Amino acid sequence: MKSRVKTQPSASPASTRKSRRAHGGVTLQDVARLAGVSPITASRAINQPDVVSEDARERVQRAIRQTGYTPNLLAGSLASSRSRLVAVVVPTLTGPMFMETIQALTERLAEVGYQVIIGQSGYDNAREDELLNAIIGRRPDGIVLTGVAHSAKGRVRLAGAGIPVVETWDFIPTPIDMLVGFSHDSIGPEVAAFLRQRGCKRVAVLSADDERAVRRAKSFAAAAHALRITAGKTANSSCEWLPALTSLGVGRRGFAALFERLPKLDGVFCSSDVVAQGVLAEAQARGLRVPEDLAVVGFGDLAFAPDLHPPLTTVRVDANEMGRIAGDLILKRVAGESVKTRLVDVGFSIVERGSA
Amino acid sequence: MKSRVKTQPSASPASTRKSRRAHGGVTLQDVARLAGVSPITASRAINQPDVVSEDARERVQRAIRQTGYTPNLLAGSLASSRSRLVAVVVPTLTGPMFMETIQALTERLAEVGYQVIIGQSGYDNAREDELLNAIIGRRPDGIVLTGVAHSAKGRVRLAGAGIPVVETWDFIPTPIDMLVGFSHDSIGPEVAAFLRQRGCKRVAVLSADDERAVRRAKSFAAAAHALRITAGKTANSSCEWLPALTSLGVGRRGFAALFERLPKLDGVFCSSDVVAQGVLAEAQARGLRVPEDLAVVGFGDLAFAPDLHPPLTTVRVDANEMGRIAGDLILKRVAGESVKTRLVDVGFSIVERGSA
DNA sequence: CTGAAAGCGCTAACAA
DNA sequence: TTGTTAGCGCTTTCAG
Repeated sequence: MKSRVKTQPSASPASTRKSRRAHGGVTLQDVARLAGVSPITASRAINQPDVVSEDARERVQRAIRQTGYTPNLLAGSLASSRSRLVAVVVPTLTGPMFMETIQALTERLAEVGYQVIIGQSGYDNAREDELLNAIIGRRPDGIVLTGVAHSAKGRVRLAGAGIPVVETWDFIPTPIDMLVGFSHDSIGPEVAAFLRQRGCKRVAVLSADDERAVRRAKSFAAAAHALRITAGKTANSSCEWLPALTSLGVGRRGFAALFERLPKLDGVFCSSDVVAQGVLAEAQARGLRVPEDLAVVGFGDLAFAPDLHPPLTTVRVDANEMGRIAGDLILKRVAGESVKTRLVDVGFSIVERGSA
Repeated sequence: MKSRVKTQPSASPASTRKSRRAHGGVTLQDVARLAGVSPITASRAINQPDVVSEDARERVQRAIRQTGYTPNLLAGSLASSRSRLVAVVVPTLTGPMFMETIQALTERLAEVGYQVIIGQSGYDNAREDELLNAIIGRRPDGIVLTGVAHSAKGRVRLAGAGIPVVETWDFIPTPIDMLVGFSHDSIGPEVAAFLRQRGCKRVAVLSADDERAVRRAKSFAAAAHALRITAGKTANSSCEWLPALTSLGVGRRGFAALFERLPKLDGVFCSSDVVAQGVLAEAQARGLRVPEDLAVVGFGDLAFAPDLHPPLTTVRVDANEMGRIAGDLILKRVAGESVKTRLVDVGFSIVERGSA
């Protein structure tokens, strides 16, 4: 009582009626037919080679070569509910901060045939819902956020999607799912203590105004104030804010403004190495000696930091490792292994060089 | 004579046998049922809202809200042969050169609900086939290459996949499909002429050894030699090569080596602004005045270029526009419009600042 | 404007 | 080790 005859697919006029096939694509069916096996055997020969006979495997491989077949991962993903896709959400591609993490993530995932799709959220929390929709719609096997999710709605949506989520570049006690990062709030106090130990009496912070940078800056200013080494009267007045997309020039002009305001300044914590580079340039232009007159500490330990003049003292975070671990966590989850440590603190360290 | 009864989907024990449904996902069926319409009407309410009645549209939207439905784009892509995915192949994510292009591409595509997947090819042409397989397997609606494809096999594979391809960041007369870029070979002569006009008598080039940088460098050295303004005796000896992943420090040490070898040097063309930054640093350390003793020209016009000391004279290419145009080209193709200009030369320009 | 039927190309489940 | 069957969730085709 079969309704459709599937064998004998040779051009029977009756079956020619409806074909939605994309332009001449070779399908697994074609390969199987050519190899003289069933489609599922061909499928297994590709995806689980050790489960089919050597004979079958070779015939399938030959057929693949002959036809130039490329498996349709869309179809495979739909059938198996595994897309081998991981989505990464980043505020912006511009800026070197997250690049290393994405690079490491991409490489780790590529090892096992996974790919990365990217979504840009922007720093302004807008469109975020739309972006999440587009991402969840692809049914990725994992989602990596650079930074923690902001909106409550977004968090609920992510939590409810049944997709492993790794938040990175931050540390909070209750992530949506998993987390690999470090505490921005802990960095400020350590840098403040470091600068005091270096003999600074009047420090300030020059920071981008994106959320995480602000937390580093504020924790720094508060700690410095508690240590009574702020250049301004209050913690707040010892902060100078920069628009989120910083550059050398922005840092430079920002320091100029800061220095005009607090000329007795003898130490500055910058929200990034790029900003610090600007500070170094402006300090030099103003005849300030670093570190004698002014101690400078950056953040990020970017590639150029050791080569600046003087070499930049900075806060190092292991962007690479965060990406790799994020990939590991997701892959473990996908493999069904229970992840016992859902929170990974990769920490940070102050790299002492010449500038402070 | 129907073989399967599809109506009455209420829990009939017989139909419980096989369910491969992923964990409790809401499907379009569920939404349609709740809205009291057929699945196809629900589909249209989502994708072609103006083709259904206002009544139906609203009921579907309400059902979507109630259920938290997110369309499965995997299934949609498979059925429609349109994945709304564009793949971009980049040598490496590290390095700011291509980022702006990818950023612009991503933004342009996001406007129309497309997403970008990234593949890293590495500079060594290895694994390229594997990568192409992974990409083509996703059936993206377009592929953007940063740089032209290298291997003949890869070119054939791309050409045969029936997917719009845009090569970028280069200019060749016979691209696989479409191209938006500029001629690296034309840059060298222009920079050489520029430096001669600036009074340089003995110039050299400090370049990364990746393919496109090499072409800029060689065309520069050849032109300079023809103008009789090379620092070395030959065009070749006026080139200093750096490993492809450059940094400020690499540039700096590279210039030191170059200067040791050719101490009479009075002008240098760098393969990137980053390298140029290193040259500026090393020149300063050696007491060379820029531009009086040494003219320096960079490439890329990165964000920091105008803020260096002195401001960097550099070759500007519109990375942003390349990304936007690449997106436009693909979208046009996808829409079935014939693209008349398959080759777009965005050109380049020399931005004169203080360093040369 | 709406719907029934029939796949898109692949793999999970079950059986042999 | 191999095959049969029945979907995965959506959209196209064709017909109201």
